[in-house]
Amino acid sequence: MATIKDVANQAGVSVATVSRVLNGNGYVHEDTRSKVEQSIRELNYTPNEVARSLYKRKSKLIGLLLPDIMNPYFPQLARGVEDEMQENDYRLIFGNSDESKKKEMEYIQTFVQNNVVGVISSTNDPDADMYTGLNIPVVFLDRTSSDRPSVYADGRQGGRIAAEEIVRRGSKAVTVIQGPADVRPAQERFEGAVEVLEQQAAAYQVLKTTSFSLTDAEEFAQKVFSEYPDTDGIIASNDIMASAVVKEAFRLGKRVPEDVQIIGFDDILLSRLLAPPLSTIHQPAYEMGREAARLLIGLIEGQRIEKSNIEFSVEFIERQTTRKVES
Amino acid sequence: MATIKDVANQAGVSVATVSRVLNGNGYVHEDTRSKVEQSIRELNYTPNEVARSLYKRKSKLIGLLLPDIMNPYFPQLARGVEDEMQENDYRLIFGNSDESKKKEMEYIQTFVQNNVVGVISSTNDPDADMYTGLNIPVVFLDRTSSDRPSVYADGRQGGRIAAEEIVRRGSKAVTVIQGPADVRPAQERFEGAVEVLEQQAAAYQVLKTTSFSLTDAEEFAQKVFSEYPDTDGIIASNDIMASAVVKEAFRLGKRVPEDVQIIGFDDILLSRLLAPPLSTIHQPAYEMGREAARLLIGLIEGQRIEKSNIEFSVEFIERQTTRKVES
DNA sequence: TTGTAGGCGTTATCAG
DNA sequence: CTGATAACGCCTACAA
Repeated sequence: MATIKDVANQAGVSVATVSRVLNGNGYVHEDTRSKVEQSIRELNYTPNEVARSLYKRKSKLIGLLLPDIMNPYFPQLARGVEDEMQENDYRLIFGNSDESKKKEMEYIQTFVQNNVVGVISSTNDPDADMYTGLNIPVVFLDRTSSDRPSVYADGRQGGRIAAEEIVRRGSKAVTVIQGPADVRPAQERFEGAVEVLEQQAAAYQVLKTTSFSLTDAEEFAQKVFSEYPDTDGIIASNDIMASAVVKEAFRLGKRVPEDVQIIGFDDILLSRLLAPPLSTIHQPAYEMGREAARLLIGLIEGQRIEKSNIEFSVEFIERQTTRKVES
Repeated sequence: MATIKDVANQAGVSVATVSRVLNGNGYVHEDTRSKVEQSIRELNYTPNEVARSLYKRKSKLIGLLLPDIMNPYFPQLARGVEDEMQENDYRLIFGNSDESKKKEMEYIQTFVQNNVVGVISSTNDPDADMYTGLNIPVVFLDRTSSDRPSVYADGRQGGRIAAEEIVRRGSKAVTVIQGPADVRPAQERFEGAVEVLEQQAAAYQVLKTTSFSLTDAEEFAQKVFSEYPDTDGIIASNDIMASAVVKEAFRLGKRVPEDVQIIGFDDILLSRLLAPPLSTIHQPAYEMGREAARLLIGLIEGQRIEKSNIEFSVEFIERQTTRKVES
């Protein structure tokens, strides 16, 4: 790799001059500039970001920490973040935390070791020392934080809507699947749903689950019907769970939505490819990722941020795992 | 952030000594060592990787370039890579190329600018200058390259198997969906399928598609049946396409697999959650990602590599979009 | 308008 | 066993 020195030699000037044309600051004679630019081209020179980063004490890198990229919801967030970042010349160091504090800490550490200028994280504990102690901007994505910048969907409202819709469409024995206890958005959805069910004095039961993994989803789906054989409406903790439930319902010969209605959460891309397509609560994941990136960039570049808690609203997507009803 | 100098001051030694205890090389008295270690703890010091990287001219970073993390196949690759890398203390700079040469080049450039020690890339053109000119190891993932390190599944064989299975199970008017022309693995599958269909003198037609995006998939799915209304067996270019076809078949009142059989490709996680679950050609994506990472690490750390083209075999997963048949 | 030199945080070399 | 110090590639005073 050619260095700035090589370019300087080639062009017969000092490194300072090359640096000036590189960064477009300071005065440099037009002739000198073109000479330098030519040498840059000839040598195929690109500045070493590491040296830059060392000198300036900051890089063009952003740390992105997501629970698990294999969960279909997160790629959309990730892609939103990536697109916005790449358009603004930032790059991503990416890690999966598996909702584990240990992995999270390790990644945060390597982020700072690599001089990242900002972090986007889906954590369950925004108030942990590792974040409060950071002296670079952090945006929490898909996680709520009242006092720190965050971008999230209104999960509680989503839970409420799901409950309202399923009751309105005639389910009399609702099962609410409660996602992993330590995953905050899952709990919010759950609470929202229960809130409405209580209000309406509807009959409901709860099934606790401990993971979002696909294999577990199938097990939990079986449990739904074995423990509550007469349930006729299921509010799932996400679309994976919902899909597993749909599948299990079919396996048991139940008709969807005639015998049992099912509502998911997230609206992952494949939900509408299911047969029947899944009714679900839509989160604008890609756009949330982009927004988190925008917010972070604003923070990094020192714009005055008027609003740093951005809540996206969610929306019921009526497809075919819920019954039709007059509006 | 504390620097090595701060630690040295605290401990009353020189930076050289601190560096020695940090890296565990050179002699250092036991008492000195513990003094230093204590200062490290007290100051909560971690070495600046950027400075390290500058001096050593190499980092602990790997560049990972995938076409599109929103396509459900790639997160599995990505996660495999990430897990293996993180266990070996490497971190990932991640980018989406969208199969675009331009984005690809931009990323490769920032990879080298950031002193990455290796690259894993899903490219359609392993022989492009940007790769041949790199002086760091590159592993091509999900893409074939005869003369350069690569990890991929036997797509041609997959295509063959799909064709054999669908014919064997009684389809008489097969439609082969041909994926985007510039995506190599898609073409290999296609060629494999056609090869067998020709051999067996089976009746078949081809539907060309131009993208793997979800919305397009639905359009193409409609086209399948509008252009070939009497088709009774469809070999899809991947599971997304296959799901869209299943859905469209249902919409048209066709029974699957009685009226029309469908075989996908990839075996993404959700394939088995579909109703009916999708028969498909399984690629061990997660394991492929891990293997690519292992291979790359080997290359980086200068092991003598005996075999640098790793082909994974694929396998037919019989689920319920194909008919049962005596074996 | 251009060049010199010091410093960013580490590591490695070479004296002591 | 330990300490100066040069060097990694770049940027920015400051001088010229």
